Amino acid sequence: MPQHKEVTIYDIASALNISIATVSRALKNDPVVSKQTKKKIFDLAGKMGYRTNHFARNLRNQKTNTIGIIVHELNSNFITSVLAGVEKVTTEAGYDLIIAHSSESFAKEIANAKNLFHKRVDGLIASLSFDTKNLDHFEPFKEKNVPVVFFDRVEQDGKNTVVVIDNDKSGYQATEHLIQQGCRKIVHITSSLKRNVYSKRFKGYKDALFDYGIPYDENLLIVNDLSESAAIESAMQILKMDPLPDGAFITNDFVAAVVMRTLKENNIKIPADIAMVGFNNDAICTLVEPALSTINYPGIDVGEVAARNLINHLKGIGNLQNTNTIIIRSNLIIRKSSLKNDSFEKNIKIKNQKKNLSKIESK
Amino acid sequence: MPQHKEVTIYDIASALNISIATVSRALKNDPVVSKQTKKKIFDLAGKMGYRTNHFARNLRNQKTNTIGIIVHELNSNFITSVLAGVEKVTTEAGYDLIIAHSSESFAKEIANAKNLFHKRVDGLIASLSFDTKNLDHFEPFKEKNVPVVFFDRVEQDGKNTVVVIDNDKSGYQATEHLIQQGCRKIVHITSSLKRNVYSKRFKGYKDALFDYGIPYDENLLIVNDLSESAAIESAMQILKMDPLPDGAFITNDFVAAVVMRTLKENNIKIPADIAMVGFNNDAICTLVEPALSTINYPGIDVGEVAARNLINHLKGIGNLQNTNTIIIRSNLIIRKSSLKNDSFEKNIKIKNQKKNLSKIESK
DNA sequence: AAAAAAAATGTAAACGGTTACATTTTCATA
DNA sequence: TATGAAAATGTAACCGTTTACATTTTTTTT
Repeated sequence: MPQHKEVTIYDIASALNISIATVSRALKNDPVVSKQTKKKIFDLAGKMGYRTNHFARNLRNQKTNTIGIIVHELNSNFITSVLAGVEKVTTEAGYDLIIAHSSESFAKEIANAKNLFHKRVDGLIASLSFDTKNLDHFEPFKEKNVPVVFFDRVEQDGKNTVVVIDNDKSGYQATEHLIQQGCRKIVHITSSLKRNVYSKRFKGYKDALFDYGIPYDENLLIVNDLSESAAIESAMQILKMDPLPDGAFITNDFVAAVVMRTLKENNIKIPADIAMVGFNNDAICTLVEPALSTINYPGIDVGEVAARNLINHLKGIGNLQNTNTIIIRSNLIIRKSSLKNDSFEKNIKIKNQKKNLSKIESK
Repeated sequence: MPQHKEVTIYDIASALNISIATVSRALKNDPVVSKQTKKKIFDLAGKMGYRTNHFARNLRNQKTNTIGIIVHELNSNFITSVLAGVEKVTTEAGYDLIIAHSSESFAKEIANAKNLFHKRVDGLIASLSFDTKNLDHFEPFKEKNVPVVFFDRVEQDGKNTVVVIDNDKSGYQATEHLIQQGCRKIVHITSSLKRNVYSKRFKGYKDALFDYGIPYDENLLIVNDLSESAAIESAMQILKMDPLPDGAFITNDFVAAVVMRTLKENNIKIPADIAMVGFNNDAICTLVEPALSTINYPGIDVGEVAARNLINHLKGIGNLQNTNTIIIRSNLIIRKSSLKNDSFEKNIKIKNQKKNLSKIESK
């Protein structure tokens, strides 16, 4: 198999009998090179199939023009839209993007961080895996002054820049909505409370119960991973409760959908017997029956904001050091899975006039 | 903001008073370096926070150890599992992976190809976008002898190595199953017939109709993109048919789910009025009601096989030149959305004894 | 203890760009 | 036409590795 030799600026220079410096400058469109020379160089470069050697350039320039992103999984609408948002901004700004996913494993997250560190990304965006224990693997970035922005699953210790929604409030809203629908025994299915997204939603859940005078019952808290089998187990656990709960706030739409299916298979009526609210506003919400009420978590905005802040920092505009927490708008979307009675529209409308917090999807 | 100076092998060498050659060799674990020297070097490298400069190394080695993958979208179970399969193999083999997605746009696909080409990936894996017109943008890879493997959405012109399922057979099986359920007027909703996945499924559909003596009716073919709005339109088109069709073979699970929802909203009973079969076996299949029959398209296998062949080729084991088409096993999964009568189990069992083609999921 | 072989280390030239600084060419002006 | 400034181009060092080849050190053999 013949290996074609790569064309370099040396080849172009000697073919045109000029210096490599001029070729280099021309290819970067340096205004100092004359129009005619530039044209000759561009034409020949095209003809010879020249391509920049990024390694030589980066080696010399000491920067990579690359942003890394570590996500905890790939297969959710939420993460996909975060990626879309990040990509939009990085592409516009002329940065390359390397996507790594940890599949919810701490070990893989460490490996990814190490890899991106060695690849010398100029900046990093990350969401923590399910079982991440600490942030030691991000220390090397800080030591080398490589900016890191966390989103969604973050450690809110005040030391890091994070892009999040108000999980506290969202949990409160979801729970409050169920209470307003008449629920008094509300299950909360969530994931590891070590991840602060989940602990804050849990806090919102408890606060809402408290504000409405409903005692918190720890038997109604189900902590689980976000797998299908775990979701089925959670549903089974609900079925064993006596009396049955009348509401469920579930921290993930997919889990909510599986729980709902399992409950329905066991002749539970949704929302009549148990009203449900999920989280994220994934595509499945409107495909399951009844359509799933949820918290809209706009991934694209999260991605755009995270990337924009990172890049501004890199370009010297704005400074991440001063910006610790960026909160993205989120909102409750009410669908049939949580509507126990018909008078809901009136109720909600009155409420909205006061708070303007939730969004109704009629029909 | 102080820029920490990077540690290089020069720093290590001069600190230990040895040559950079020895340091370089030690860091690569070259057996020619003595144990003690190696230990000293590793210890110091760790202490000083040394990290390999990939640019210098790649510049010198003239290879990147990187595989690129271009996918037509990110948010489907299928693509996600392909990525998982690819990643498993590339990681094991010590290759890095750059993921690019074209969002179904030809222009973005070209941009991605160009980018990965300039990044000098050692090999490329790709699935074509919805409206890709030609493969010119992959020519540069061929010219430089960079191997390219296509999967899923491919151009089967015999010139490229492709990893696919037998779409022809799958389309046949799906349609045959509907016919065996008693369907005689079967709609086929699909995407651009220029993409050969879809044209082959369509061929399978027509062949099955023919074999069972059902004339093909072009009014029952609905070509659309794979968006939610397009799916709703397709459902509306079905509703306008008189008489209504009694079966639908839809080339994508998400689209099938949306169509099913829209039909149900219009009081069509699934499967009694219209039996449905989707394609891919995405997670939604078991979340919608009734559960969606589908063709199981094992993305993880596709990804693994594509990556394995590519890497073997790069390592000189096996040769892609000789391997044009690799076919991955796929199979029909029967669920409630396509079961018109109760005697199905008997029917299917008899059929399976003969052909062993389909897999029943009871319950 | 000398000679030969093996092991360990060192020297220096790539790899392909970028850019400070130096030099040459072009051109307006005196 | 000589002069100087501006424009265009050239020279060469540098970025941090790898590795063929050369040299030194250690070990084995006689």
